[in-house]
Amino acid sequence: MDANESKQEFSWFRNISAQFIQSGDIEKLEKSSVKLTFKKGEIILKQGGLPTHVIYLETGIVKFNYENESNKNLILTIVSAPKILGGANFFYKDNNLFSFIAVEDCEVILIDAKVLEAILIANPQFMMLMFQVTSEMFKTSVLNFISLAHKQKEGRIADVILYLASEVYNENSFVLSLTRKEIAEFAGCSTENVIITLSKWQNEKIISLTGKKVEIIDYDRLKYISKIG
Amino acid sequence: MDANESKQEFSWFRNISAQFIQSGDIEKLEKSSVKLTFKKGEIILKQGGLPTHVIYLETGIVKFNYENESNKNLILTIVSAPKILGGANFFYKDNNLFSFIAVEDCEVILIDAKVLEAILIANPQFMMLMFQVTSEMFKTSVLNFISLAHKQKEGRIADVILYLASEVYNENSFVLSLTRKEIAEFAGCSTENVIITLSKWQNEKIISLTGKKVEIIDYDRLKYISKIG
DNA sequence: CGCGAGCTTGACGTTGTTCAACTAGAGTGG
DNA sequence: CCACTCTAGTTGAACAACGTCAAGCTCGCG
Repeated sequence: MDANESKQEFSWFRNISAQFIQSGDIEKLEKSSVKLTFKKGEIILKQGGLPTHVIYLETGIVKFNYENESNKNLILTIVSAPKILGGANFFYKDNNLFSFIAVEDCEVILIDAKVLEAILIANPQFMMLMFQVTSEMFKTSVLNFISLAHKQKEGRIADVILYLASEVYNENSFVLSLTRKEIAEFAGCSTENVIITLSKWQNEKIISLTGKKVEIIDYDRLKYISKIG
Repeated sequence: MDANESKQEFSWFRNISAQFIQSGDIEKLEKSSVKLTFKKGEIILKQGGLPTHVIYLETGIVKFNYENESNKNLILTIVSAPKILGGANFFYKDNNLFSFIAVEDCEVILIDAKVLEAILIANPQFMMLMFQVTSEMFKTSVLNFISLAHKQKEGRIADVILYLASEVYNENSFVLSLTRKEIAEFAGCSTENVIITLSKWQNEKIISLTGKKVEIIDYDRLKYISKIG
């Protein structure tokens, strides 16, 4: 990548960090970083691997995927660009707890963790900011899990749909890049149950399904289903 | 508290921070802190309140309790002293996501969040350490939730018992300070199911129950139950 | 001594998973 | 251009897991 290109990148990162960090530092980061693209389904960072890099997600959507011994998956959360991912979560300790997998084609910058660490140490205000960004994601995951633990399937699936609309696609009408199986892995139930519930909601005119397109028609009702669990 | 006393306190805190922080800073913390004791069942920090304080748990055991609209509780995790709690999790943003409740009598030091923040900013190495401690707790919670999502009740209850033994009581034989209901809230199942499962394991000589005392007899078998879920 | 909270047990109904069969669409090779 | 296959989606029936309810028990404390 040439100098011009690299200045276009990192734009969100530059914005949030501008007040805390010198542009020289950002250039240091860029020099030790690699830009890669991942296709839908490709693994960006593998569960069990070493957290040598922090990921800056420039475009695309990524799932946090945990796979257990019997090859069952659990999606911890799903995020869309721009965002700083992982590594930051468990800074420089132990192996990765889960994988990052592209749900849609992604452009990603892999930042060397050691370089980032040095810059954070040198810019405590910026470190505090990263701390807060990380905490925010933690909070999202915890809320997800609370939903999973307390509600039954309809409430959980409603939560997933509402989350996707508000946090991932940023619209009440979106083209779903997840399969039914993935929604199930996110909501913690079987694929069949996702299908049945979505069909039921379509009949009840709460949502509309057209191929991969999902539209929330009766937002309040969905909220209500989420609330009563 | 007089000067001598306050030097006895914070000892774990002093140890982990000694290499990163000047003793003057610790004294600053102490000056802006209050030491309190909480009896079993008392709320140390309430869900929905403002995170004005970070908690240093000096002695005792604390549960992270989430209560939903219908008064159902979920225990996110349980920790024993010495430990730095919360606030740190979601540094200075939003209201507390959950309550900290004493499960056994606790001695606690409430540290003013603003003072701590200033000290962290002034000691980036120390901030990094706090970051890691926090991440470690996050990881524990996530593992808990993964267990909850993927396993059925026996595996989950096994996880809870194993967790209590290794992380809270630090022994394979311990006097349980939790009620059956609380174990259920931690394992995400009904009280009755906890009882049935524990009785079953007692019959199978996997654990022994004598009043509030729990002893893990067949550790490997419990591990196995946890593994197969 | 009696009361209440926590504990225990069994019966029952609901929820949700599993399995099996079928459909639709996309990609492949003859 | 047509089978062929593979994957994702869909449906229904059988079954297992789990929560709920109701009743009785035990123990510690007032």
